[in-house]
Amino acid sequence: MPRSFLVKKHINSAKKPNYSELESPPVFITPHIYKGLPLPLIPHPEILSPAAYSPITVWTTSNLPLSPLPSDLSPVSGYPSSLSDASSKDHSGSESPRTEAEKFQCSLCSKSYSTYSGLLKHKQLHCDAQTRKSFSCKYCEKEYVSLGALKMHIRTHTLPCVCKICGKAFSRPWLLQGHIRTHTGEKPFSCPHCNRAFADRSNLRAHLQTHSDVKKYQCKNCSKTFSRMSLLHKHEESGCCVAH
DNA sequence: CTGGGGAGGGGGCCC
DNA sequence: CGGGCCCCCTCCCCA
Repeated sequence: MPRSFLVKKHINSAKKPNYSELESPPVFITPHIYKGLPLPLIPHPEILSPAAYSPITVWTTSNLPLSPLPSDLSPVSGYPSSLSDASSKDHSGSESPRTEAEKFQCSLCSKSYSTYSGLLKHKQLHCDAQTRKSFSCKYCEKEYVSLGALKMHIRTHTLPCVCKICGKAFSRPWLLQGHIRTHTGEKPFSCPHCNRAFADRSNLRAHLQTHSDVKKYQCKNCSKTFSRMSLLHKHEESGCCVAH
């Protein structure tokens, strides 16, 4: 399931919410180490042009055979928080069968949830909403089935979180915090295999793939594995698959 | 050209 | 309902 499944396109009867209530005031994260540093002139997020928005690209690689991570990649003691149980985390995008506690099933799409609140949220966000509501973004053509999803999306246009060092703006506070690490040099995520450290958990995860002989992304023709989907895509574009 | 690191984006889940 | 955190993903750059 695509990650952007909440996005509805080509729907004409879009409901326009009150945007003045949706946009958040700017957020500044100011570590104490910034005190005394000159602050750049920060453009008001509201003047950002919608043209600056880059729409998502649709990945067309189909049927990626994702093999599970080798067991030797399991984190060791001292590893950053929940990276260890990432594979077991229940994501709505996962289609893996569940063997227990799926007592609440959506009557529209048959998706099952272990809790009633989970089912309720699913119906509010997806199934029921798809038949009733559509919230469209005033900055771009995207439409969402819930107001919350639209609010989150609008932040990608208004960029209310501004770095006080360089003035760069972000849609969410944690994105700004990750950016601030590029200024401070903080790298809280360490590789248990080579002691290399990273400022971003995702980058550590990608790095962990480099320690594995059998990597996560595999070419379905030559069985060669790659640490990243982008590398697999490059490999496929280079002609491996068309040669078969 | 390939592989890997850095940086960032977006949607989902949990509390 | 919103914030925080999560994961997955992409793009760019460099060795």
